[in-house]
Amino acid sequence: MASVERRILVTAALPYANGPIHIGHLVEYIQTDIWVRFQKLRGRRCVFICADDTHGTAIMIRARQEGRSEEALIAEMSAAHQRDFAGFDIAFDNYGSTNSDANRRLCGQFWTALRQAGLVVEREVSQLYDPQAGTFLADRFVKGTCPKCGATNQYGDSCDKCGATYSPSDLIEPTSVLSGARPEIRAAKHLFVELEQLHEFLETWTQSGEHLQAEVANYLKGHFLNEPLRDWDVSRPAPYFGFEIPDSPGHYWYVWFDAPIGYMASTAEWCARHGEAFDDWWKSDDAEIHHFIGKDITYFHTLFWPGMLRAAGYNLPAKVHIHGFLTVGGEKMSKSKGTFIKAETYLRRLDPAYLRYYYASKLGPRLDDLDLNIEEFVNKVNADLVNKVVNLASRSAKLIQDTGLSEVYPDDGGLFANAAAAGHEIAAAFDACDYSRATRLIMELADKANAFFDMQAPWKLKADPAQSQRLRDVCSIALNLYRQLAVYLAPIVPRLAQQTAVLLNAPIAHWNDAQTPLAGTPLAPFQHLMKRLERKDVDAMIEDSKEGAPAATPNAPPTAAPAAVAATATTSSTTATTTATTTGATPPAAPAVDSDAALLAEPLASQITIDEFAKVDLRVARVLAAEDVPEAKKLLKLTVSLGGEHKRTVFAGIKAAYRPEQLVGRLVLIVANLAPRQMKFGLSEGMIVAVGPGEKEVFLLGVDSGAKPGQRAH
RNA sequence: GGGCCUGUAGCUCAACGGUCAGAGCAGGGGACUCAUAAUCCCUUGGUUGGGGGUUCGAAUCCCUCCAGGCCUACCA
Repeated sequence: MASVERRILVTAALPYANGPIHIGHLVEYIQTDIWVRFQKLRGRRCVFICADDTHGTAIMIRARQEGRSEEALIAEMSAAHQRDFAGFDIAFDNYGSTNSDANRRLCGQFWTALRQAGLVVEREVSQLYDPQAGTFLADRFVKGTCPKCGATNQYGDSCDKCGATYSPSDLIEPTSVLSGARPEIRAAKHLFVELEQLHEFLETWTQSGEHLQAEVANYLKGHFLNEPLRDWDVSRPAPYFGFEIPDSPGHYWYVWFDAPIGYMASTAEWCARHGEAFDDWWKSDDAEIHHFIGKDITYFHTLFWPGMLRAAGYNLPAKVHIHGFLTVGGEKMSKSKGTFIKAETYLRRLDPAYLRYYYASKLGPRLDDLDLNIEEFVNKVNADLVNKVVNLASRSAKLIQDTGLSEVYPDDGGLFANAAAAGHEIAAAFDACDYSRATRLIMELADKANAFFDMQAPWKLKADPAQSQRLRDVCSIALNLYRQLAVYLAPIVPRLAQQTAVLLNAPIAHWNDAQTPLAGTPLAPFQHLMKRLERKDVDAMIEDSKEGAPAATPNAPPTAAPAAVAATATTSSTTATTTATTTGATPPAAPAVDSDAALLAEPLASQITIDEFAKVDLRVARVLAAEDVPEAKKLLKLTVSLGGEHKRTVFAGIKAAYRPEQLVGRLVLIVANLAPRQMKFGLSEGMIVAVGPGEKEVFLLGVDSGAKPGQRAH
């Protein structure tokens, strides 16, 4: 057992700001969150750090295509990511962004250190250039005809058809994916890090057996360390969305240079908020850094990143935990099959506890891919969590609802002590990231508890008043055994632990809460702890995810923004939709015959001049964030952007018609020059324009494709 | 082409070179009826991908073949 002073810093990989969180991402965030919750439950000082990864060509291109700033794009994605993570109970201590001042500053520090260590060299690189878009092109932004087999429409690096590999300049009839222009070859200066100078150090560090899984160490040894390490190209010529390199104007750090430094920048933000010293976490022998990543980004985290940290004099990772990929039904996630399931789509249908438990039950300490098999998912969650665990609480609590637990914990034949002892083995499994083993061990305990309950048949005792104490004893034992399960499962399904604490009137705050039985405590009125997972709900979720099926995603380009609300409306053609979903979604196909009821209900106002109309400044705005105001009956609190850094907080009386998550990302029309109004819940700096009589009948105005935040309505 | 990894019951997975290879789910039979159609007991089911080898002894170590996954093939 480590000393109490030991600090554990945990990171999960930074999700890229170019797409929404999906169930593939969640393998990692759930894995990491479980580990962090476990460490905290054990009483360790543990901080969970993450951030959005925001730089690079892809972001730049997309922002350009969508006609908005990169900052607007990444702000929206960050809000969406954080909302999704929160929905899955992933509890970061800090969630930052690589596009932050702290990160720019730290990148500069690293750069200076690399320069001083003599690791940076300069070289010309010839690359394809799109003269029309004015940017250099990565291989995958060039398409053309394969020089080997003649297949058309192939990417610049390799051919899907014949598997040939080549350089983009070998392509026949190359075209830029961005503009369709024919790329030309241009030379530009690039800056490289000579990783080879750190070869010996990296050999030692990777092969020590302490920091990496064995197969990862083998992979590195066989693939990289057996020959001189290649120089790493860490710069990109303008235009590039990122940080400009201070001593090389016109050149930017490559996204993979600043991304891992983002771990530190996000830590710095957390430290600032909590009065902690940054160096205690990144330059201290008492601190352990644990990175959780997917196997696709092994290289960056096991060679380059340790090299950078070493050069800059920071702590090296104590361990890099690497996991495999997610498959669904044994195959890659597929948009057409509906298995590319976004976090948001999942949360509209299912309890996050199901996925957290299922992933935990399948995750081991190694890099194996993890398969989400739908049938197994339903079976396992129901059999384990509902039938064995939750049902144990349900059947026993209801029998002694009035009396509460026995005053003295009765003789249980050693069951409780046995399960308490098993806590050590279970903890070791969690610590080693062997969650499948942990869940297996926990379920063994659940089986024993259920067998005990059946053997004692307390429902028969209930019929005989003379047996009331015996009844109370048996159920007290069962509930204590159940509580142990809830403690052990707390890192995986934290909400269940909370509900259990309420039921038994005793908090679950520490792993050791499973070591001592409760006695004499009253029971809160029993409430359903977890719903069964229904196959039809899973199927509906998959339907929602099929390509072509609309989905309310903040990811949608502005052209689709007005459809964002409509999307939810039609998520399922077979199920009843919520009220808001009927909102202005479908354009009438048939010639419309409209009643004049609305006009009669609200007659036209008196005539005005065009000058009077011009006083009202209507602007397009994008909803960056939306949250419920719990104390308010009608209000949602929206943060909208007029572009750039121009943000407004607006309270809108649309709670009955829209859920906050439906709004994030879409464009709305606001009265931008309305005098700010102090409301009970804060200052409202504008007004969202909507039609309808009110209550559930509220319809926000959308705009046709091409409109941009900040544009005025004339 | 190179590399890493995997292959155990219908499914998902266990099993420090050592008692008849185990468990959950699914299947079959029975019990119970407190509980979220849940639970409990019994039970069917495996030439451990194929073939060689090392060993007193191999799912486990070595070789080879087959199948699958992933990474990589000079901006890694």
